[in-house]
Amino acid sequence: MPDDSLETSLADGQVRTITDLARLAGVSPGTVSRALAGNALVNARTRDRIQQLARTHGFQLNQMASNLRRQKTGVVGVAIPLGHDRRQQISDSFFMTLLGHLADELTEHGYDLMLRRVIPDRDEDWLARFTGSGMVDGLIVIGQSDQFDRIEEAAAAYLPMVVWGNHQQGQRHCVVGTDNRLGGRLAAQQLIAAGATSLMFLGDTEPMEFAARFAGAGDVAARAGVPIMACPTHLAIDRMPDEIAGHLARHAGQIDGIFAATDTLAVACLKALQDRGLAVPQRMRLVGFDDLPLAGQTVPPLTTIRQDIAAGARGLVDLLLRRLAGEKTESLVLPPELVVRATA
Amino acid sequence: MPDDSLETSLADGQVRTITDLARLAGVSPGTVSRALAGNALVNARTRDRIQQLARTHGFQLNQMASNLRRQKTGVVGVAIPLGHDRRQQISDSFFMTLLGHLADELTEHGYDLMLRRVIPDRDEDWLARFTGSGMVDGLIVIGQSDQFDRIEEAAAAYLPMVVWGNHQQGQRHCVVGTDNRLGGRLAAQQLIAAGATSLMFLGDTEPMEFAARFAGAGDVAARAGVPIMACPTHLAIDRMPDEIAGHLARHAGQIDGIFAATDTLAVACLKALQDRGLAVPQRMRLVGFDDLPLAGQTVPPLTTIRQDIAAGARGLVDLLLRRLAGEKTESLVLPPELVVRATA
DNA sequence: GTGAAAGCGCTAACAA
DNA sequence: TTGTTAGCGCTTTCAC
Repeated sequence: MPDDSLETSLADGQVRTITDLARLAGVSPGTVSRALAGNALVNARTRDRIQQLARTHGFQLNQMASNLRRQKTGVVGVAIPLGHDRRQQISDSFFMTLLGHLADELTEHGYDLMLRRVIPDRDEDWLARFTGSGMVDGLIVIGQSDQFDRIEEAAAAYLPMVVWGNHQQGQRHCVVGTDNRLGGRLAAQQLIAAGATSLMFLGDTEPMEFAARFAGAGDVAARAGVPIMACPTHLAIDRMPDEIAGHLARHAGQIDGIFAATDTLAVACLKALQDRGLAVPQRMRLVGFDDLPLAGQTVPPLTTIRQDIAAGARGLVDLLLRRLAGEKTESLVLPPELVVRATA
Repeated sequence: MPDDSLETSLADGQVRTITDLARLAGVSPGTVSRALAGNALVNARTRDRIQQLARTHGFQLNQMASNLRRQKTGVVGVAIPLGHDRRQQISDSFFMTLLGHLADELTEHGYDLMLRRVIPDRDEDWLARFTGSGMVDGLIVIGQSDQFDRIEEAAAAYLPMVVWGNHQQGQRHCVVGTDNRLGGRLAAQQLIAAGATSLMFLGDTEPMEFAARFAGAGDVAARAGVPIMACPTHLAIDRMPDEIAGHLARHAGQIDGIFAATDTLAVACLKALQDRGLAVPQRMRLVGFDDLPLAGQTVPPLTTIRQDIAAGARGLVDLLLRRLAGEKTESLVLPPELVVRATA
């Protein structure tokens, strides 16, 4: 009874390999492989029988082996470079929304997502290590941090990579991001329209995104003859309140409008202003950036510049897929949108 | 000139495989493999020479092949089940902090992180598909959602899995999480100590974590002879404000203390209270849960129950590693901590 | 201390 | 329509 002996020999171990399944079905491993892949070449009845068998035995294809053979993984890497002193340049809420949309989009296209936080200072080779690992088919980098040059360099040799960040004139790597400079202009315009005559930019101007926001605000301020000063502030939640309080203590008398580089900063600033008894927007106008869910929840609700995160995620995935198909895609710059609430 | 011809033949293609490198070094692939692995058996000089060669040629080991051969992936899966109608039971900020700590801990132990959001209603088999994919060595599930039974079932056959969530008497799967019931007790105690005489629990009581928080508050309220009513509220940011406003409109006259199931709810509630002109904490006491960074930023700052997220992440990874080593670990229940600020 | 050889589990050309 | 066969790139016995 060969059948019986087969059953017996498999009884202990699960049906683990395609070869086990082939023995059980009385066909060759090749046929099983084709059947499971839904290959049209295989007889419909055989196919159904094999698929049924696979289901009842809880058989799962070994992806590692499949990947190795097909030279693709079905996995997209998502790297988050944490720039010097690891201060986060992207708020949790912003990032989670982006990550959620990315996960959904990628899943929809049959890709899994491998997440890696990298500390460039500690690991010079983070990009090559990721792209060359053979573990991912392509790479999405979230935020340029202080790694612009390294990303530029990698982009020369590695096509399937798309970056969330700011677009520079003539850059090589494919980037998706909001037009930060335009966003800065919108913010300054709104502050001035609301009656501000002297502005503060709240935020570090070193990260490229923030630099562009500051520059945009500067464009408008200069044209309107309104002064604007930059007050560098860390994004780490524990240092933020003190630094903001310091800035306000030093300059509150001289300024009547604040452009915060992110909503997170704006919210902290709002609290600091209330602590000082400065009425918003009567004595001080305030505009944020991002339009996080939080922005509608403050008292008074925050006027801000909206980034379309869902569109950003769609763009990142779409461009990456096209690059995976060999296309050399252009960057995508998304328009920001002014959302007027009650702080300016 | 054999050397020359070698160089030439490799000039076009990169040094891609261990075999390329072996040819270049004039040794066998086996030796290269050992050298790169830092195997002590190989001659120190040969080892250094090969490692140097690998570096200068930017050689990266193909992980897929290595994984297949060694029958392990060096990847841990992180699954986020999105329960019915996908409402999120874990706030972005909480989740991001957890994910960040997880990523750090796992990286530290040489593991990568594969993230998957799953919608159980659409994919009954999400757990088996992940554990059986051969892509991950182990699995961390974030939140039990409404999948308690399925997780229980999977845990019977799959050892290397740890879950973030609530601990039930006699459950089989290994869970890490805060003692929610105790947290609920602390919250109610604080509300009552601050003068509350009639309580509202703001939040859905169906998720197990929340049910336990409500039960804990109920324990204390009953002993103190204080009534408490549950007011189910969605966590989706767009529905939250209206639902809370509705609850307040219906019951604001009867209650003078609110225990919000999460800080996110508490913050929205704070705003709703201010909109209604109810002074906090004079007319209404409020306690949240989580101690998100946000909690210190509100006006007035929020009294809340702290969950130690970093300890949670450490626990999850530590238990998972021990399970990967074959140990059948117990669950880990973390103590919550009352953080008194200004709302109660 | 190193080389040769046998696979890990799967897929895809090539035969039949 | 199916079976046979030759690897994907690596690791690890087993010889020497």
